[in-house]
Amino acid sequence: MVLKNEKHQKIESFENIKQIFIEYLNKTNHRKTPERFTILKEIYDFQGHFDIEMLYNRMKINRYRVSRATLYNTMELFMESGLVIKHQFDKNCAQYEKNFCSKLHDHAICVKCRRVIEFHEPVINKVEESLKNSYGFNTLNHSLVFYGICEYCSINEKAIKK
Amino acid sequence: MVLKNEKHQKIESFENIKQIFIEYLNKTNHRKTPERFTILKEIYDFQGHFDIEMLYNRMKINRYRVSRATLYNTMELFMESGLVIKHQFDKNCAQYEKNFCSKLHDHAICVKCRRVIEFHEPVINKVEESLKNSYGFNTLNHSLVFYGICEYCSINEKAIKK
DNA sequence: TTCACTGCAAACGCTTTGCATATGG
DNA sequence: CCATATGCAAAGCGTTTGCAGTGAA
Repeated sequence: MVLKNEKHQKIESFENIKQIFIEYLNKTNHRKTPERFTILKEIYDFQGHFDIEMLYNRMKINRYRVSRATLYNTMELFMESGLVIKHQFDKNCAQYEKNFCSKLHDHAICVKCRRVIEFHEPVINKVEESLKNSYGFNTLNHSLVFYGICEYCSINEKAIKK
Repeated sequence: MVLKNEKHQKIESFENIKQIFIEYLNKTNHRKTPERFTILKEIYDFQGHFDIEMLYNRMKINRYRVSRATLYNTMELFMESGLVIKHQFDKNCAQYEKNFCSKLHDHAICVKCRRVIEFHEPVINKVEESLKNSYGFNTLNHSLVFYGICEYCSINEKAIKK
């Protein structure tokens, strides 16, 4: 298993990311509005997963007013251009994640504290191959989420029991 | 990879399932109401995944009136007793699945026709072990979903292209 | 100029909640 | 008898939609 370590990630510059988005907008005949680029910059600067409300509040704090509707619309564009991935970990808990580094990865979520561990597990590719061979199923993407108790919470549990 | 073939599944009798549920209700001091057993029977007889609305309608057709609230409450009990698993494939698309055969399994969903393939992939247990060893993460359960194009839809796609 | 985009608020749809009534233990 | 469970309807909440106004091309 490969730890997703920030130090080892290839960091793409904002200009590169912006260029990818511009190319997508051109190709699909969408307008290059200032809102779209401001939102892109905002999520570029933000670390980790986010949801719409979080993004809305951060932008308000930064004195940039966008409507929630625009945020939802823009996320759609980001997803279609491959810059953002959406996770529906639970109902009423849609999380977005920027996808600026190329490595796809999976998640382990602590059911107690909602902490998210990210990891990359190449063995999943073997499963993809099996699906192709056994069922003729062509995988586009996948979602692998483990639910359980993280290290910190299990230490706390033991402490409480004592 | 192991195909989840109905023919090879151990079919638990309703009485066995009911017994598991009764034991859970006893252990957790919940009442044995007629509604709970009627709902259990209904999902026992039903094949495949279901959502609350589907279950509500089926029961109405069968002349057994329960409120949606009771269905939601009862699903909670079924999940806690391990008889039902909840999948949040999308927002506004919570699917429940009975878990009467002991083998856990994963899903591949066709993004075109929404067909669901079920399979069992033991290699996931290795990933669980890695999570435990690398992060001290204790997995309770997991969700692995592949999104892609199924055999039938890719055959159709080729036919259309010709 | 024009039509896609934005902001706002209302609508939506699934789920949860509050409360009066019913009933298992 | 009374704490739990149920049914019903209202409320909640993230998301989508409709529409009037705005601005990119």
